[in-house]
Amino acid sequence: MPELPEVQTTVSGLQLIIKKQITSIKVNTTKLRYLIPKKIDQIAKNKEIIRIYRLGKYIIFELSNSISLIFHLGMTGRIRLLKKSDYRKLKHDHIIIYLNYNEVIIFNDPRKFGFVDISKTSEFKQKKYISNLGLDPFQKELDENYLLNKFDRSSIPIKQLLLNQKIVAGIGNIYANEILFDAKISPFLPGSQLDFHKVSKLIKSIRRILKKAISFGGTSLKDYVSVDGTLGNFQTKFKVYNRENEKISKFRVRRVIQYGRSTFFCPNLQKSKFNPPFYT
DNA sequence: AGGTCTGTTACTGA
DNA sequence: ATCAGTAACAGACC
Repeated sequence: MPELPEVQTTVSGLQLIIKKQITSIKVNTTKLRYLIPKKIDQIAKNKEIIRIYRLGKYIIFELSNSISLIFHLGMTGRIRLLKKSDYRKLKHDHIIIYLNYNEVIIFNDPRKFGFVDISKTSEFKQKKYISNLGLDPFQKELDENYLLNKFDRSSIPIKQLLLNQKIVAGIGNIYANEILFDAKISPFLPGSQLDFHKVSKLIKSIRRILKKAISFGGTSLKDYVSVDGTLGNFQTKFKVYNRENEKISKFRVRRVIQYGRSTFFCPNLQKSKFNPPFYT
């Protein structure tokens, strides 16, 4: 479920390999979402990893030769870090990065919706998928005016706007549901209906939920998230996600398909005239 | 056994 | 421009 908290957990775990060197990269699968650049091994070989950081849900490895590697985990991508002697190849291990000090980084992704790309460090921000990214939830530029401006006159439901990476980068389906519940805002409320007060609550909830999820090591529904294989635990803190028909105090959690994705919410605590009707 | 669902993103055609 | 539908893919679930 790599959304921002899982990507952040991964990036934090990878800080151990800063200043280490890539000795080679082995590509087992040539195409994930996109073709893996053929020259990746040749370009990264013998380069030092200077910096590893997150942009939205993207992971950036900045290398010493002014090249950056860009990873996206898609829906099921995972990165592991282990000693070479402990590594046993698993199904869907698509890319193996060998480091000095006998360590390996493994990119595993059953559904192959993730990808790996290469760019000059000075130019990668021009990649379309990066240049389109909206603000990071923790940037202070993300304030009421920024969001009001983006939501202005929009008839699109707020949940859909939260999932739009061009507005805020890093929120996916799980956290969109949890954030809106935390803010007591209906997922069906059109963007244009959010006033300053609601947007202010929304920003606080975005930061509160994401921070809390990061502190729990993210969410592990089916997969490991951290690079050493330990599970995240935020799923135990879900208020609405995956809790259809459960009670929150005396109210029921509902599930509705919205734009093709599951929306979980509590119609009583997230009231709106835009909510769909329920008869049972 | 087969149909349905899933954490993401991007493209299509209306 | 907006948006519903679909595609990429594997596996869990019923």
